[in-house]
Amino acid sequence: MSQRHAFPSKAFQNALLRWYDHHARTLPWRAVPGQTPNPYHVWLSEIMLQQTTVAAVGPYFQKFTQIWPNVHALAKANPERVMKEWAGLGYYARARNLIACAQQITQEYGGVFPQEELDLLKLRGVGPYTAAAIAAIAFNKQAVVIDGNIERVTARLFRIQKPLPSSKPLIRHHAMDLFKNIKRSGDFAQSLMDLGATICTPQNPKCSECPVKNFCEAFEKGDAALYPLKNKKKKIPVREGKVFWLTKNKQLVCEVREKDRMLGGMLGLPTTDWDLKHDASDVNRDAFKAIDTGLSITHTFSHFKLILKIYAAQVKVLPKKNMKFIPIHDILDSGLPSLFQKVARKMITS
DNA sequence: AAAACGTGGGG
DNA sequence: TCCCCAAGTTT
Repeated sequence: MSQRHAFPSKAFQNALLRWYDHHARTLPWRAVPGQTPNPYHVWLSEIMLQQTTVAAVGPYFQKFTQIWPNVHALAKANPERVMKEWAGLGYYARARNLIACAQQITQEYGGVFPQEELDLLKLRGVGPYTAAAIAAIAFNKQAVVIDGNIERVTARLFRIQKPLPSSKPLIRHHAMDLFKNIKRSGDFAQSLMDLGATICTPQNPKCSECPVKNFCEAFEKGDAALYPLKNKKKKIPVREGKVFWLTKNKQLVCEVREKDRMLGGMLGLPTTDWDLKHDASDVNRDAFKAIDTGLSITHTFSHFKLILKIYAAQVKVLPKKNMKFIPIHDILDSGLPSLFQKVARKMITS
């Protein structure tokens, strides 16, 4: 019985760090070599980057750091303003948690970020990945950082035959080998993520350019693109509802959505509930006696697709307490989430 | 522990 | 149009 020899961590780490020293991406939140990372920038960028692309985050990071240059400023911020500035980035619980976390840091830590992974893990919106990432990147603490990139890189390096998500424990086991005794913890974590983003990509990985191809079992077999194996996703259902374009002169009725609803805490337009689409039409109650405009929008969320039929009416007063008038002229700049931005754009341009 | 939670871009 | 994906967390 022969066991596979231990993974050559040191040689792997050196090869990857050598590559990183030459090819690291320049990112707005990333400290330049030799400069001390700004924990606020690291934290803010990590929250924004959760399930989001680097390209999408760029402008939001610039805007947030300009308006709120540090945690203290963010902790004191008007929450509605924060939600407005987050509009369009998605996963709005992140913005609600961002505010809560900033307040946690000012109240429980005197405005100074904790450096230990286990303390970071207690912060709102900071889970296992983000706690490890902040500990490593902001404070150069040894931490095993595992995001989607590093899962993919690891699955290929070890040619893992079990599909995600059930392979996560095995991937973690191998990732711990990669990070063993790492000194430049933050650089190493970022080098793995940069590798995943630019070379070891989900499709068409550029294996010939890979600085660690000689450590990679999938490269050896020539089938890196097959990994990580994944279970098939189920199809998402279609739901349908009505959205109301209620005007008074040049003003539009908007509402701040309840925090426990979809798009919670965000500005929106009044809608019915969003029910599963049936053939038997019109399960929805029309609360506002509004007229069918014949217009509609569709929007795909992560777990369902929504068809929203647009109904219009003129009103004299605000229908409910949580509602307010916004000048139609300003509505496209009011911080609507994309779903409602589509409705407003359609109504204004048609 | 599976499902909820957004969005935009690419193939 | 459809599917996949992008620095995950919370319940």
